[in-house]
Amino acid sequence: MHKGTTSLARQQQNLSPQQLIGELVERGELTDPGSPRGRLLNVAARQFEQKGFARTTVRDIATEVGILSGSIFHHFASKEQILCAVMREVTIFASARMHSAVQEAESPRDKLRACIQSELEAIHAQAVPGFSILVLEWRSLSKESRKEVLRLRDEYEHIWLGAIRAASCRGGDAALVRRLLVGALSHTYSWFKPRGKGLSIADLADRILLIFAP
Amino acid sequence: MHKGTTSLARQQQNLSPQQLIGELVERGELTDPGSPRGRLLNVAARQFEQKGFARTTVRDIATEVGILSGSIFHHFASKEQILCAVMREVTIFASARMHSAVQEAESPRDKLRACIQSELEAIHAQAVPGFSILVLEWRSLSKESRKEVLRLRDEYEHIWLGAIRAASCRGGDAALVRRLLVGALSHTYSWFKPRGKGLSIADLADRILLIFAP
DNA sequence: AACGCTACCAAGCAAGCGCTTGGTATTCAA
DNA sequence: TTGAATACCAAGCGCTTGCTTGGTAGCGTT
Repeated sequence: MHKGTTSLARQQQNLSPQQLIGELVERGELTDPGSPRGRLLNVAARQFEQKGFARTTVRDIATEVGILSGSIFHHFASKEQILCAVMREVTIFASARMHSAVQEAESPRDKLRACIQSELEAIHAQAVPGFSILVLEWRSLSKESRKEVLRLRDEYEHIWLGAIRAASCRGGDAALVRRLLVGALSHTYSWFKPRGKGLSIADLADRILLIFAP
Repeated sequence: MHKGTTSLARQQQNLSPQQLIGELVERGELTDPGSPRGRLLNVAARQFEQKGFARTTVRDIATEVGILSGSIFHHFASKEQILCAVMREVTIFASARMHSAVQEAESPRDKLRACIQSELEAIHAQAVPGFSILVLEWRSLSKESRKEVLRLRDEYEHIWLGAIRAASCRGGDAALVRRLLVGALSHTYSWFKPRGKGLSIADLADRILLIFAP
């Protein structure tokens, strides 16, 4: 289902998710998922996504990792710092993923499609577990932490705005379109399930592209 | 700024928010905002919207109302029942508001515009304090409470789907368009501020209409 | 062999949470 | 004048929460 130029190109030259993670870890931008801290972050990301930040206790996270709750604070200063770290890593990874996806697309329209599809893949945890937290749990972050994550997110949003401007997007300024897309895409988390015989993620991306850039 | 047919028609024949509430209270569908229970619901709605359900304590609500925390449970069986009641009343009120707004609009396109504008007004608390909770705090609700609210929401969504189908909307089926709009509109809560010299709510509604129904 | 470092355990503290209980002041109908 | 209903207070219970403290096992380096 849906064999566009994007996915073909990705299969040909792109790194696998594993390889991309490995590269980012080597550069020191991401925590090694195999390390204790990395395992902690992955578990926290999944739990925050499922139950929300407030309804997830440090004991929940510790139990799933297989340690006691107090041991968490050997790796993080506070529960909020866990959330902040998760958001930082998610942002970095999603940014790298989207960057390479956009580069492979050729036409402006395909680049925008790549953005939409990349974010959908991130949201639906095929690719970036914990991405939806960035929107859902934004209010749970302290002011300082928000600034920190926002700075990392700059690059990500910059790619988006460029793609929106280049494609012939309806509705005036790119920032508005992007903001509407943030809401529309992140909300798919609560109704769209890619498994099954319904729409695939690529199909959904096509439909959305059709609305915003006819 | 923006004097379309919709707002003019509304000024001519429509009930004021106060009158609409009064009517719904008389019919027994809404709690009287002047009653102790009503005051409690209003305060809870505002606090849930601002801080989220989990970060709002019953003591916070009680303090703002001017009673002690224990006294709340004279009116509600549990904190979750407060959230459920807030969502029920918000749904009923928003539904009634949108119903009358759509009825006054004449063309299918204006009816869809009325839906968009009505929901934006609800989200930005000019009209329906607590509306954004319906999306933001949906996960905080128990399964049974969700069913209850969903049943009330049926009418609201029915109006939406009708308006989307009638207007020449891009993007295939109405349900998909509505779901994208739910996300896009509710997310405006975190970036759009109608006060100031920027876009008004009516302006924003126009822009969004232009994207989804060109 | 001694050291230091990382990763963890065991135990528990202080604070805050939702909620309960028993009682009281006011109101209003019978 | 009584009785019931409403709306609330005063006090606190039991539990969960994020987090702290002091100690230890394992491991690689010198």
